[in-house]
Amino acid sequence: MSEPERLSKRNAIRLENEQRILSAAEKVFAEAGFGGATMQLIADMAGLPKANLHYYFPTKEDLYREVVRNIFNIWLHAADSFDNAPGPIEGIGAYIDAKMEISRRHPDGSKVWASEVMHGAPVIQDYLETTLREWTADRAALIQRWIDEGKMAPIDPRHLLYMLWATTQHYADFGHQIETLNGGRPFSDKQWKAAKDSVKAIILRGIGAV
Amino acid sequence: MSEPERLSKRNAIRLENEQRILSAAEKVFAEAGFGGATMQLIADMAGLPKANLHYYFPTKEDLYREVVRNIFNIWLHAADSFDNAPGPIEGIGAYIDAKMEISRRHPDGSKVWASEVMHGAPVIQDYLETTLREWTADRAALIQRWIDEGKMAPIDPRHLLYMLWATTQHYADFGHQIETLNGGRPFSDKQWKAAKDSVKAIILRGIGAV
DNA sequence: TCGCTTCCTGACCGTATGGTCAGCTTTGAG
DNA sequence: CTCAAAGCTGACCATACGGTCAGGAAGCGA
Repeated sequence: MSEPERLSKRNAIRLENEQRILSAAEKVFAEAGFGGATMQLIADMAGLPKANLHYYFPTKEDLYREVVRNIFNIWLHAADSFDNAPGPIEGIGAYIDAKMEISRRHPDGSKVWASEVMHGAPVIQDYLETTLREWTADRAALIQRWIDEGKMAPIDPRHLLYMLWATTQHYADFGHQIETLNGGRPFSDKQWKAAKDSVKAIILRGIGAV
Repeated sequence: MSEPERLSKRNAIRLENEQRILSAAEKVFAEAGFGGATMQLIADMAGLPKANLHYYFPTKEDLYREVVRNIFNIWLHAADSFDNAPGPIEGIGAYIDAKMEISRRHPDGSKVWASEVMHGAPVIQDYLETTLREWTADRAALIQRWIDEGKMAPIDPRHLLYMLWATTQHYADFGHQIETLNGGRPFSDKQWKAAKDSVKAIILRGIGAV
C-alpha cells in the first residue's frame, strides 16, 4: 500500500499512536455516534492526552473521516472473493462468507459505516458517487451475465446486492439485538457457522443458483 | 388505545403540540443521532420556542424515549399480517409487504430504531428482553410449525426473521445509499413495487414455500 | 366575573466540548 | 556533540448545549 518506510523510532511511534487512536475512535464512534463521541473519551481509551489526538488528527472530523475510509476499504476488499468465480454458487457464496466474517471481526466498523450512511453520508458522499457506484455497476453486470447464462433465476441484480449487504451487515449492526434474543450471550463459533449456512442456503436457493 | 377525551381547546393544543414536537424530533434524531440532535433544532423545526419543548418533555431523553416507543409500536403492529395466515406464502409475503411499507412511510422512525439498537439499546433494552423476546419466540414457533407441516424447507426460523428484518429495513436505513445508486433519485412507485417483488421472490423461493 | 390551572417564553446558568498554544522533551542527521 | 525538527502536554479559551425559572397570557369551571 505504501513504500516500506524506514522504521525509525519516530516512524514506529507515529504508526503505533495513529493505530491506537484509530482503533479507539472506531469503538467510540460506533458506540456513541459522531455527535455523541467525545475526543476526551477517545483519548482516554487510546491512553493518550487529548491534545495529542489533535496533534495527529487536527479535528474530530479528520479523525472520523479516516475511520470511515478504513472501513470502506475493508468493505470493498470483501468483493475480491466475488470476482473470477465461475458462477453464483461460488461467487455469491464466498461473498456471503467474507461479509459475515467482516460482521464478526469488525462489528464496530460496520456500525460506523451504517451510521454514516444513515445520516446522509456527509463525509463519504463522493465515495458513494464514484467508487461504490462503479463497484455496484460492475457486480450487477456480472450477476446479469450469470442470469443470461442460465446459471441463476432472473432477478434484479441490484436488489440482490441490497439483500446481501443488508443481511450480512445486520449481524454486526443489530448484533446487540441478536445477542439479547440469544439469551444475552454472543454467538458461539457454532452459531456463527449456522448463521452463515442459513443465509447462504436461503439466498442461493432464492436466486435459483444451480 | 385511550378513552376518548373531551376535546377541549386545551387538549387540542396539547395534542397538536406534542405531535409537532414528536414529528420534528423523529426527523432530527434520525438525521443527527441522539448525541448530534439538539433541542434547539427540534424546537425550530416544530416552530416552538425551546423552553416550550421542556414544558412538554422535561428532558431530551424523555423526548427520545417517546419517539422510540412510538416506532416500536408500529414495528410490532406490522406482524398482525403475519398471524392467522394459512402458510408462509401468505404470512411471510404479507409481512414483507407491511415492513417494506413501513420503510417507505416511516424511514426516519426506522433510522432512529436502528441507531438505538446499534448503540446498545440504552433506552429500550427492557422492551427487547420482554416484548421483543416473546414476539420472536412466538413467530419462530409459528414458522417451525409450517416447517413441520411441510409447507416450507427446514430453515432456522430465527435466521429467517433476521433476514426479513434486515432486508426490509435496509430500504429505509440505507435509503440514502440506495438513492445515490439510483442516480440520486428516490424510488418511484414502480421501483418500490419492484423492490417488494424482488424481496418476496427471493425469500419465498429461498425458504421453499409451496 | 372570579380565580385557579394550564400554557407559554425570554433570559439566564453551569457545564462539557472541540480546539489552541506556549513551552517542554526526545530523536536523529550531520 | 549540536541543533533543528518532531513529538508531547497541561492549561486555557470560546462556544454551544441541556436545562431552569420567574412571570405573563390564555383557558375554563363555577
